[in-house]
Amino acid sequence: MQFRDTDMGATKTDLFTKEQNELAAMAKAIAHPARIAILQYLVRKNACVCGDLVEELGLAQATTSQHLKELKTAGIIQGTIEGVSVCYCINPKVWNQYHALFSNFFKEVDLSGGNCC
Amino acid sequence: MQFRDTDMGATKTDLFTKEQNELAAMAKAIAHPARIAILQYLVRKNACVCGDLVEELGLAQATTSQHLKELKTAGIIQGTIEGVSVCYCINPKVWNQYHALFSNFFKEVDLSGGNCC
DNA sequence: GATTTTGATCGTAATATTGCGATGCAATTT
DNA sequence: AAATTGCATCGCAATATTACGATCAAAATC
Repeated sequence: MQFRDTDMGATKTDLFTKEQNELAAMAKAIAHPARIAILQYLVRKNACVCGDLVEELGLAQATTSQHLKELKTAGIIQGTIEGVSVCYCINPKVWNQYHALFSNFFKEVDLSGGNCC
Repeated sequence: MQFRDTDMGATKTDLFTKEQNELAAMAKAIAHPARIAILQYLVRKNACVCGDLVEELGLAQATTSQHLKELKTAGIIQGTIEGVSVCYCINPKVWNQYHALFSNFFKEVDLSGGNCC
């Protein structure tokens, strides 16, 4: 006989705390060089439309749009319809939350006490 | 006619800078709740063996070992053979690098100048 | 030396992510 | 109104990740 997990290959989120799942989701949002590049570009330029990013990144329009969607879903950017195009920018509130939560996670580890085996 | 990219579905790392790829790789290393949980446990306990984590996480031994391997590959933890078991702990040097790089990436965004559309 | 313990690795199954062409849709322009 | 522009979404192909049972290898114990 054989137990077959219905969701094999999927992350077992139920084993972890809300905080762990959320921090992992935040990390996943920026776990792609294109999304890092988008965020850096937005920080530098303050705002831009999707077409700018297609040029800047060198990815297809569909792919770029998809990465934008993921960042938007994560809440770290926002987009507003600007006539025929869409203007994207950082959501500063969420951005600063990311800063705070990652900083907190990576708080100093004390080396005193020769921490390792 | 049809162009068929030989590496469809794979990340186009060549389009991005070394820094962008590295930061994305770092984010990916912690982009799973099990790996977050492992790191938190290690910070709390200072060190542990793989078996402890299998109990703690509730994942299969093979899965736990795989996550440990990813963290080890990323450099953020290290493992030393301790008789019949393996003792894992945070690599404080790399840990602090993560802290520094993420902190730097999420530096304050200035809201002055009503940055969005 | 056989057994046990511990963890890595292999093989496999399933879901998730990445990427792109094609298409659709809404606003603007002609 | 027709054409164009800008972007989202669909559908597909391919790679990547997650998860686990089974097996293997090394050290400790019997």
